[in-house]
Amino acid sequence: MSEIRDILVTSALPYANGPIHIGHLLEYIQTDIWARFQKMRGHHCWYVCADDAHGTPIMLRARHEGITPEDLIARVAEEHRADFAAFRIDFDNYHSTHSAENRYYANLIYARNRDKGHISKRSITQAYDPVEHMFLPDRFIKGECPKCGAADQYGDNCEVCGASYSPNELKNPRSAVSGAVPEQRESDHYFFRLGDFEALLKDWTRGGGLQPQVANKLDEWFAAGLQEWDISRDAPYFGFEIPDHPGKFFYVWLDAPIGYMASFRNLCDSPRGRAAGLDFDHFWSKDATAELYHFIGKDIIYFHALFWPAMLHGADFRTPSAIFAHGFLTVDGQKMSKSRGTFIKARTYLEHLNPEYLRYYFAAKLGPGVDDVDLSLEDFTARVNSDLVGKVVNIASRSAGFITKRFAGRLAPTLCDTGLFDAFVQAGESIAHAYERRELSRAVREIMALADRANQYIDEQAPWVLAKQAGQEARLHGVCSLGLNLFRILIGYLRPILPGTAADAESFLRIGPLTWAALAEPLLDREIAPFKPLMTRVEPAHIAAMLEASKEDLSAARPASAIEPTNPHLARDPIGAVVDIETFAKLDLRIARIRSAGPVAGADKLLRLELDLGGETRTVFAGIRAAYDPRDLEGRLTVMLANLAPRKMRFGTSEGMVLAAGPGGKDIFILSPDAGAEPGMRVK
RNA sequence: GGCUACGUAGCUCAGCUGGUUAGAGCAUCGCACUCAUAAUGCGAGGGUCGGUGGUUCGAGUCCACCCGUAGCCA
Repeated sequence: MSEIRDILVTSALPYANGPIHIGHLLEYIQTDIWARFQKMRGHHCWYVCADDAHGTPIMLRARHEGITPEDLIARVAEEHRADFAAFRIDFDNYHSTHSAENRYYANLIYARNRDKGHISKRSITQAYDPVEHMFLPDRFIKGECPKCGAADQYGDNCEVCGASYSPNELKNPRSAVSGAVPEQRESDHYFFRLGDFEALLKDWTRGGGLQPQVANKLDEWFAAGLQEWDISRDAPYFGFEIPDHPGKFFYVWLDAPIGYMASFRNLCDSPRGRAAGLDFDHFWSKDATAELYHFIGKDIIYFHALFWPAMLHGADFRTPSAIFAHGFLTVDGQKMSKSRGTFIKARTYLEHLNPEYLRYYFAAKLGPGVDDVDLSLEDFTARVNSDLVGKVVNIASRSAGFITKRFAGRLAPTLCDTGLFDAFVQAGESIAHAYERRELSRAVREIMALADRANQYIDEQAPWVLAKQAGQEARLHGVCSLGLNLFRILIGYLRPILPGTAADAESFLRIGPLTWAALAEPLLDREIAPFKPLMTRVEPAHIAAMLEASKEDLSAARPASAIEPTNPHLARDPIGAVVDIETFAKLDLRIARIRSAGPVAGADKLLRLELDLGGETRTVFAGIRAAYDPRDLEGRLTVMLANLAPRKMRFGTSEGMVLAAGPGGKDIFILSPDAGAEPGMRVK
């Protein structure tokens, strides 16, 4: 740890046409843990990311919603930022590929490669939608599988029999955009001559920056021969127009990785970047000495390990120090599934569970390889409860009481067992080594072994026995103070994984943000705050509720098909007359917790809800019985109109109204506030 | 279909370049303890290391084939 390193880290850019889900989070959490670790070690580590905002799917989605692509990506960016912040993904900068910086670097990288002869032009034949007047990407052509005949399959592969083929092999092809029969049309395209870089890439592959599994895969691609890469798309397209070829646009995958540079440039030019003296060239110039790492999923290795370094090299920029690929997330051993409720959005997770749990669980299972990671919900519950609540937090919990009650909250002036303390400090080297090599599961195992030793120590010393013996005050003081010191080291080691819990522990111990180096110095002869539970157990009921809510998301979500015409809800029920703010202010909307829900005898559409407003309880009858199982509602937060005149009904008085959307019957959806809202808060 | 990986106790995973009776956590069972968010400590049972064949004095660890899973095929 002698030398301070300059490190730039990225995660793959999430696509700006949908919400973040737990599969995405595997990567952001992995990267965030690694970046936080580097910062804790005192290195200058910068973690940047951006929304990937271009391409046909975004263009079509925006059109479908009746808004501009710019409005769509702005809205999605806000959602993404909120989700990342809630999971404590600590980006130093979060930008967009639809930005001035990205346009600049995309143009520059293209122009330099072109000037060196690495761009070629040729005409290709492609499916064309004569109604929409646009060329169709493979994903937007549907038809019958040429192998098994399954209907409604995409243009690149069949989800029924698994065959892969080219779109023109499809039987009865249709445009997924207009439904028209696609025509074959010619168009000029521009190609990046990847083959020009074979020697460079082979060199780079052998340079040690790749995982062995990834290098093997690359060898396969080298053996097959490097093909030219089509980097242009025809209008209409949402992206950057190629400067010297009007009507042609850069393919989204060309400017996506350039987004890493653009985000970093944006950071350099920000007040924060300038204050830190961030120098773009120090990180990106051909002879840059700073380290550059990209965390990615194994599905996009081709782009990051071949195209990206080649493009950079061709444009006289440096190549990445390493690419870190990870596997995919499965839930209970299977692909995430919408119908099983395991396609869990970040937002849905946050409504039910603490983000620290997921960060810990992923860390406990992530290694340096490209193996898939399984989120076993049963294991998740057991592991978090046992490791974090039962072992780690428990050490503080069982030591702190004595310190507070018997010693006025003051820690002992000396360590009573330096051997154990030193062993904990020394273990840090091995743990740091594991973090550095992204062996997060190993780091977690080693940390938990230390937690076991701390609990063993407390058991051996039996402070509860010492507390009852006269003349053992100093021993008791020493044992419990050591217990808290061991806890402090453990929390320090876990801090990259559990930033929220670590912050709470730091305020409990009344210390500043822990650094790795600070852990070697014990905390002595000073006051700590009274202990409050730092983490509560995972409740299986919350997991069940989360899965249920994920299924609800599905039924609430609009069909994915791009063919669907304009939104039917507005047509059926147009937006009402304008009101002024005073009129709105008369409505007192409050966050409420559904304390209990149950059927109403004699009313087959109603549920009786007991709503907790944080001190006041209201009874409300809501016509949602066909849409909700009462058990799923209990414990949920929702929004109610609190100052609606009470209304006497046959079964009792309804003291307010719960807000919900939808046509009625089974299709009715009550509102849920974001995590953090508490009963009684006013909605305004 | 081709390729790259992966397949170890009920569950989730360790097992470095092949070498003593295959390890951990959780779960299960027994005992102890009661400071702690019913948390902790001690102990026990539980695996022919996906299958078959091979290389070797010796294979979970190497090779071949088969089965299953994931990704890629630009």
